[in-house]
Amino acid sequence: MRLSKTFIKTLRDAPKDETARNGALLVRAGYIYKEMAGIYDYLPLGLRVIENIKTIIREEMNRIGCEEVLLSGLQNPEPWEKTGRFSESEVDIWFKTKLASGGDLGLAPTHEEPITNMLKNYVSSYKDLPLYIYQFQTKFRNELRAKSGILRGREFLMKDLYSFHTSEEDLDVFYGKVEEAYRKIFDRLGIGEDTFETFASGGIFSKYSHEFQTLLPVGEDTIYYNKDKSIVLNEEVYNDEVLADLGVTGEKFEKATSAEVGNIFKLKFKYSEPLGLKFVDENNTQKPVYMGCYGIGVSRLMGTIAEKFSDEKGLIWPESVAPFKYYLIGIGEAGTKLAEEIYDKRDDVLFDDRDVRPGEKFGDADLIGIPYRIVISDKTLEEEAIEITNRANGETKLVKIEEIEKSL
RNA sequence: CAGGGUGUGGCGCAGUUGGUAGCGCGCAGCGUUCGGGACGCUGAGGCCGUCGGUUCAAGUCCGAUCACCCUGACCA
Repeated sequence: MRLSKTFIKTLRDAPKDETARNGALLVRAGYIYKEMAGIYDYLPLGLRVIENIKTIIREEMNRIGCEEVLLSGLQNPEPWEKTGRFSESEVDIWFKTKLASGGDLGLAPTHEEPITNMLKNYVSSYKDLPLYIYQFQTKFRNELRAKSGILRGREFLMKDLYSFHTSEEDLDVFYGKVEEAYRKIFDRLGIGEDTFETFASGGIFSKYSHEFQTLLPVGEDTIYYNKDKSIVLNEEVYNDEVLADLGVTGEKFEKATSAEVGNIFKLKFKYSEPLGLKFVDENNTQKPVYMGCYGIGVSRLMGTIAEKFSDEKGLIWPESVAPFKYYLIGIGEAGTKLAEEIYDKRDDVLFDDRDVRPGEKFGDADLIGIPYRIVISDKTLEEEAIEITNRANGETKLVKIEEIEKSL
């Protein structure tokens, strides 16, 4: 991508309505555009980050045998009425509208009902199970108060996986596989060390659910962890009873603020029963399907990573999610010429070919936060080299021109 | 939803006792500059969130409404 050709522009000052660090930096650096509170557009750079996050999640989901689909965001009220969740008193964040014919229509805040309902057409025998089905979908939630940049939006991108089983044991085994896959995902995203699987309140059919919480000062959750962080609890279940339940006594717990980047939940029959998703077993006996659901907030992850990896100059993307690997700057005639040659051969380069002074390019390189900055100028060409600077630690090295191919 | 705050060119802001809207950045042209957001000159761009009212006259006063920000409540 050439900066001279793209429509995006960086901003010297953040818009005053964008006060959260992630939102301010992402807007200033041209990754996102704010339409309204909690409603954002993803621009070329931002979309690349989103796609990189999706790719990592997709790879780990596929590795444990999941199938990707794409359900509609428009919701027929009928299945939701069967579970009671179309009512405002049960789910108060619905965006609702009407069909031209007059009937009610909802914008999906989540997808348990439609996927369960849909599968009734495809599942009838134990031979059809298990199934692991996921999607990346836009969710709509009419939050009373959207805030914190893209950490809490009214429209956001989520990966939601639903699993369908013939037995609780099978559900438990798969649940464990998802836990493992999630750890890999957060590791690959660069936030593994600060992301903890956390006990949270369960619901009707299980005592606990699990959340994946990333330490983050602007997060909305409060967690408690023990000394080696082997046990982490959401504040909502941090009490003597639960601690006893987990066999913890007398241990001191630290308190921290975090953002929920994922959650996994054993639903069991919560949706299969009211919606009538059943199968027959080997003995021709009809039984409800055991279900689990597993979410990861894709856009929230982007905000979390932006928030975590940044300094006073701008963003510092981990290589795995960065929109490009290199930010390329050519200074002077010879430097620009070699920069053009390098750019022509690669697709992981953001080329700052604008007709502006070097200082502005350096400033934008820092702001946009691409992992490595390549500078080619008369100064480096004297050494027959290009200069590569690491955005994260500022380290600079010279790479000889003949070694470019194998060094980049 | 409660409390507090804010809406003025693309962005950040100023605008006094009501009297034909200014500044910085950015943008266009010319020139000098060119490894950390340079400078000079010229210029384009806004009926001041919206609707209504008071007045000879409203960015400014009054009412309503919409949106945005912060704190709290809420968050399968």
